Amino acid sequence: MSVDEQPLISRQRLADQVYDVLRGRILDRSLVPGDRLSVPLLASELDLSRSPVREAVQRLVVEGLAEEQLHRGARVAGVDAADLADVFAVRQTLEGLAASLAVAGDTAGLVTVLRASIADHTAAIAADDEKAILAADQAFHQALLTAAHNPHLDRALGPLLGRAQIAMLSGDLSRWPRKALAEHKAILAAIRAGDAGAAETAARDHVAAVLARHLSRG
Amino acid sequence: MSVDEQPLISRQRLADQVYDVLRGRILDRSLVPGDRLSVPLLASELDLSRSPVREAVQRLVVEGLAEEQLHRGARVAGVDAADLADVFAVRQTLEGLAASLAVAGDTAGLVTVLRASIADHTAAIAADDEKAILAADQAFHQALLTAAHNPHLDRALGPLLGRAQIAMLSGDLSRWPRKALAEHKAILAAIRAGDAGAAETAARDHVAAVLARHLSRG
DNA sequence: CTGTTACACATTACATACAATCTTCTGCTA
DNA sequence: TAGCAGAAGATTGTATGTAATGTGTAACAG
Repeated sequence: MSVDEQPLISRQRLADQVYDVLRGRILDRSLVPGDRLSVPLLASELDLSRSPVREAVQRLVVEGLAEEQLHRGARVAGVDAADLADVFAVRQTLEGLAASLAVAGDTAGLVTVLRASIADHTAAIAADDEKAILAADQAFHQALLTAAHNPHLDRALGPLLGRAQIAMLSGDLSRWPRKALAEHKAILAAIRAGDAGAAETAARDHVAAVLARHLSRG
Repeated sequence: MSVDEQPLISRQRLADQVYDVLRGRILDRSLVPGDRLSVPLLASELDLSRSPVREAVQRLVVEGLAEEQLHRGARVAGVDAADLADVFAVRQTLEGLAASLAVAGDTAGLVTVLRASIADHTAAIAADDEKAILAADQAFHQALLTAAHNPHLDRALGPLLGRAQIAMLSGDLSRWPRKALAEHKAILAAIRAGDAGAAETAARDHVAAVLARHLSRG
């Protein structure tokens, strides 16, 4: 038995590494909606051939983080108001499911992780560190998703979270972060109580509130 | 203004056509779980180069209809019992959302389409035509999804329906098709009544029942 | 000066070439 | 005969070549 179990799809390929780089640049706003994803340009910049770059860009397109037109290349996907509402409708549903499923799993381990995220979140708010706030927030949601132990949920929700983040980053990073923190605590409380229904409701409410805050003042 | 409005991503590319071919073969069981998706073999069979074939296979992998290992190629994804439960948990949630959203849209047009599907379904059952039953069933679900007018929901649910179909096709095609038909009618009734909550519940119940029937005798 | 057309350029989509890795078969050893 | 080493073959991953399509600019006509 090997010590370091590789995931089913190894991340050793150049195409996967390029994908990670591009996804990272989109999510940290090094690349913003509308920016071109020129295959030859990226290839020369990253000092490799066009094949893995093209493969990475295609994957972004399939996942919806980029949009392409025939013979005209791909651009970073924009998320307008209507899109955002659509994204959040699905996200709300799936994050509710994730919270509900998480209760059925190893609650003890999950609670530890969520508490750590909340502690980081609190510290980041105190330090007024927007990047840290965002990181703690994402860690919370990711922990919930992981704890659901449903790879299909993971696959469905992952790209949605990416698109949601693209949109959120267009506005202020952290609007009323204290409210998000309070909502996270409510989710945690429901999980600690072992109440799947309450966890689902709390998660759905949180997602709805995030959207409402984002829309509250363009 | 042009007459034939192309979708954003045109389907003219060879890679897209190959994707359609492969997806079709998987969903009609010309290719079954575990079958290798050999790029050079498919390329020679389809009489084109490996580039578009590779791109199509990669897309199937991203969408989860195929699984690959590094340097060992891709195979048609298998869906075991645990996977199936996971798929249906997500599918239930998303189809419920789709039904709920569909009520908000053009109900009149939707009702017409759903009625047509139900009529086809009824006729197919009378004729004991399993392929037609399956087609009518899929048309119903597809109409519901389309009527939700949420491209992100579409993108999330599409691959799930594919994986669900892979699994269902492993068993009998149509178990108690009359029950599925009755459940479809219940969903339609809720939509006609303009009751989003009832539509969501009916859709969720239907998905759960489909899974239960599939599992009821391996 | 404005609008159109033609041409040069860049990029995409596909084809092919090469290198690294895996599988499988063969033949040797114990 | 069973088991393993090793080479041959095939396939994947990456690089590069080529044809087709789209874009942008500049010259020219009105």
